[in-house]
Amino acid sequence: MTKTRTAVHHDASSSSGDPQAIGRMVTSYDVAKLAGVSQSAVSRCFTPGKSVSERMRTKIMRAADELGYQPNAIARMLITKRSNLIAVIVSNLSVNPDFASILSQHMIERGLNLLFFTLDQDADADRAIQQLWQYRVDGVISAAELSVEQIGVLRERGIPLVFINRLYDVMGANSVGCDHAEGEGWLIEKLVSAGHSRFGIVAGPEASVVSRMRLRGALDKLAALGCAAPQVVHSDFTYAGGREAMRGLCGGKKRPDAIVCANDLMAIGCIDEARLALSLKVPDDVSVVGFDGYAPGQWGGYQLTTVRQPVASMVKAAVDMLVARIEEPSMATEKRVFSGELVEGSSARID
Amino acid sequence: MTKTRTAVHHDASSSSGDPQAIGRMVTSYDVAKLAGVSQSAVSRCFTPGKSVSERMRTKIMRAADELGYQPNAIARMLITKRSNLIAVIVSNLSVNPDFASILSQHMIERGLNLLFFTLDQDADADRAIQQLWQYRVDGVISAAELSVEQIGVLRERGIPLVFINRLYDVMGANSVGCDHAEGEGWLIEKLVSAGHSRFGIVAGPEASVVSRMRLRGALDKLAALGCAAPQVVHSDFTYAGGREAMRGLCGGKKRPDAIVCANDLMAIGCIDEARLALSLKVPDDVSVVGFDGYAPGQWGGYQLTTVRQPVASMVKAAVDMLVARIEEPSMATEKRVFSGELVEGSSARID
DNA sequence: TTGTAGGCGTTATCAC
DNA sequence: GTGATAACGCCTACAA
Repeated sequence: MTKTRTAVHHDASSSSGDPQAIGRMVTSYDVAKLAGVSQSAVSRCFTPGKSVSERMRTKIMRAADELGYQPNAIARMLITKRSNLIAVIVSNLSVNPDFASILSQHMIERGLNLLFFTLDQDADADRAIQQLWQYRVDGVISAAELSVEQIGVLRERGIPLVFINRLYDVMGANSVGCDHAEGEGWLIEKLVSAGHSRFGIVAGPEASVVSRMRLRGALDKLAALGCAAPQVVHSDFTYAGGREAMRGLCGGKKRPDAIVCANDLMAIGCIDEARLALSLKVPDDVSVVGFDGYAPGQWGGYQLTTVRQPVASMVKAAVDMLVARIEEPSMATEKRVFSGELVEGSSARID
Repeated sequence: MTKTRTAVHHDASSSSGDPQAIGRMVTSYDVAKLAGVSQSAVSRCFTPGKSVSERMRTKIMRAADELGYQPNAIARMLITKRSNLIAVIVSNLSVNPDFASILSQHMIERGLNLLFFTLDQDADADRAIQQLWQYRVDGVISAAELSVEQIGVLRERGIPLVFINRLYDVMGANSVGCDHAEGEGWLIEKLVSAGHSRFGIVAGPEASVVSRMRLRGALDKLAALGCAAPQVVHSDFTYAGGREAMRGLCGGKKRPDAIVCANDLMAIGCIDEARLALSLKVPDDVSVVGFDGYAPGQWGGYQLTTVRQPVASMVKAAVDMLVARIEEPSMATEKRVFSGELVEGSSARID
């Protein structure tokens, strides 16, 4: 009775030779049989940090190579309760194309794999959370906003979570981000001290946390410097949205002399609208600044004055933080805030 | 003896109440016990297409909700040998930012999840293949080039593979792509019939299959129309590379009157170099065309004449093709080639 | 160091 | 329709 399983395995492989030929997967039992050792020896051999004698190791490895054996991660996950899988959630608006690539590299270095979720519709977030839970991911990195309930679900289930570029004041929501308010403050300061006085602000969607933080930073600094309240319009973070917003801001009598955009893409739209439709010179007639460090903003025609987010640092910090929580789940919630880097382009009149 | 497992389960949950409280995962046994039914009943209840009586279903679902039970996908994978995981491989050069998002949506519709691999270094491809095999993915979509050996490994292991935008003539390499030669042909035809005669071509890296196909299409069409051999330079698909290439092409005596670029990003670089550094008017002094349908190419300042790849169609076709192969592994190798769409912008002088 | 035996949580296969 | 029991492929005490 106790030998049933072993017998089955032996039968299967001895009755028809090469297991691959009959479409069965090569298991550690096949390797063990060929090498003439026990299955557990094979297992140890493929588990880093377990002691196996040199003789046995070579014998097993030879057999494994011959059969093309690779351990089945699924069976391993089931017993170790470690999937080495990290769920990465991004919203479709997500700007930075390097993001996935950088993240992927850091994961590779740590032997982690990346289960990818894109959020297009609102319902997608719930589905993503359900799926990543079913796959028993070791942790989650989110570049998308999640509801308090969704964060709560992850917390209850003990899945470590790190937000990237979404600073939340919610229990259990670790995050790494960029100091949006500080960055906007720098831009405003520069613009004011260069003599700008009529500000127009192109914010993002009202619901966007990032947009709100940037807007707040700009407004606070303007107030602190004693400037008149700026004209604020909300847009949608897109190029077309930027152009439209610019049209709106410059339609009135008192055209702004400085446009502060909540991201680079909209700033680019503003510049194009100014030059191509409004016949305004940038930065002579109007200064335009953005935020992000979007590559096209640095193309010859734009040379956007902006604040570059330290994406590489942020991503590395997020992975570090997540891994720390996976290894030590009781770690306290933490935020890491990086300063951006002021990029003085030529889209704004600054000293 | 035969009751050992059941006994263990019952002991664990009855001795300490709520299983979540002690960090154990909620299993189908917990639900079964609470609902007063067998574990198999719970399993059937969560398996679409299995018959369960209405009474039992409600009883089980109530218990499941109460405990927050979700089936463990890992255990399911182990027995069903279906992971519902699709590996997606992209190279870091990968241009189209929507790609991941579109792909993700199609996968969601089919209940598939996305295991994501980015290739930065050459060794990454082998690692990716090793990993995706260990996770027993159901299939692979690759937007990166793989070696014949790597394709062979997947074939041997019976993992369906579909290339996207990489047409290979290798056994077992299904693919969906865009007709690069046809598209370049359209561009060349338009340019020639508008009177252009001195062509400069900015190709991609020599190793790039896509670049080679586009270059071949352009050269063939030029030859067919009896044009003089164009000046060809190779670059790296980047903005900076495009600017540099433009400088090179226009440095000689006989400046080209039409620049054909292997992608939009380089074309944008060429336009900027022409306008900002060489003081040339586009398209009056020189026409520039690209290939891809990269969004910034349509910004006001560029309005690139180009061929837009039907990304959405291609991605959908790739997923369809892959799923078909997963369900019917013996299907013959297939290529699907989509025509691009000519975008007549204003970066080229065309009737 | 090596082998034995018992799970991990699910689906599949039978009897009933 | 329902319930017992055997896989799935591996890791891990524990005994040798």
